Amino acid sequence: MYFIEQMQRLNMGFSDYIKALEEERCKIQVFPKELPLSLELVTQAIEACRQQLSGTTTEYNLNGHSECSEQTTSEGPVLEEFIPIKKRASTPYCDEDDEDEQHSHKQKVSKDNKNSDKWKSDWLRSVQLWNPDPPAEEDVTRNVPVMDLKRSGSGGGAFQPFHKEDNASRANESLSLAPSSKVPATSVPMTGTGEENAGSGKREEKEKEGQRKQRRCWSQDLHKRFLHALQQLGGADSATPKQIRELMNVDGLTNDEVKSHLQKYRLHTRRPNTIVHNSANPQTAPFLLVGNIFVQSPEYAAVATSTASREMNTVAAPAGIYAPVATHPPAVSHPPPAVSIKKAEFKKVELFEHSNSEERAIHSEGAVHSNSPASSSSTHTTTTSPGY
DNA sequence: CGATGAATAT
DNA sequence: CATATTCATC
Repeated sequence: MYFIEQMQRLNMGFSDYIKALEEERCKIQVFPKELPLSLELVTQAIEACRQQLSGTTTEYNLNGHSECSEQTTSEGPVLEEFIPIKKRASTPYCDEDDEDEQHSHKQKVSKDNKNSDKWKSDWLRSVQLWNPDPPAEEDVTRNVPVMDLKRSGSGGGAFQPFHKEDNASRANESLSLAPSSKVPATSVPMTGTGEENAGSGKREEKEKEGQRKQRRCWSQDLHKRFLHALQQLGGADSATPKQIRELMNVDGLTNDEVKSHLQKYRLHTRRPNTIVHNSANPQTAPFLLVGNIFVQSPEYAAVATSTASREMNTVAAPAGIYAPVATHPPAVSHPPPAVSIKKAEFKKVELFEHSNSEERAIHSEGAVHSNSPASSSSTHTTTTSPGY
């Protein structure tokens, strides 16, 4: 067997190797969902070694250590306690699901912005990794033979928002995709997670009356597309459901679904601030609107403010939130751009001119500014929120 | 009418 | 909560 070789290569004895394997397994067990096979393999390896050991040599087995090993008997699935068991119990089925999750709590709490992070991840968490994605044709086998029992399924995973990768890929996408206007149809580039692919009509369709529509599941992929569309359309405020849907190019998606999603998006987008505010440090100027796209987050803030901010019509976002993407604004691509942008501008202007009924009354933050005042070359740049 | 956005419903 | 559906407008 392979492990034997490996073991010898490592110059270890069976016991040590087993030990190592068990440690490995402990680690793997933490990510049952993403490393199901690995776990299985390691377990088998351990088993094999044990047999080997008992048969061939004298070494006493000195395992028993690590709490997490144990019960190797053949292929007991083990674990379970590690899994965030969530079952999809109450979760209405979302097409199919499955998906990987990405935890790693990376971006801990980078100093301040604890608050901002909070809500930030709220919305993010809610949608971004909402999850589920149908297994897409491509990915074939996704289910793990042995222990598939638990799968936290879609709704479950409440892990952290992004990751390096996530951020990266997202950024890339937003930057590269937007301008390139993506590909015509059907191509379902998305990594790993696929979402409704054309092909399958499947969704609803028939069923006579009544029947409340099946809940649409906004998987990451779906949401991603949604975001892309928004970008291309120049922001949530200027985008309209229909356009979005068209840009998303997702087969079964309906206008209403998009509309609904958009509504939610806007809600979360528009100052979740207000209340969450509290001790918030006036320091972090949360978001800005560059061109017609929101850029957010402390980290970017710095850059954004220094760069983009001054030249463009950076207007303080109404309390923008979200927009994990930092795209450059008006650079829009070919297809839908022209019009949409204009539209965006208009809308924005509108906002300013009439101090709109809605919003406003919230700015609060702008005030205080206790931090390094003067000097800030860029002066106002961000923060300012004229009208409202 | 269809598209939209806000308000409800589930 | 996150969606779906309804209501009122444009």
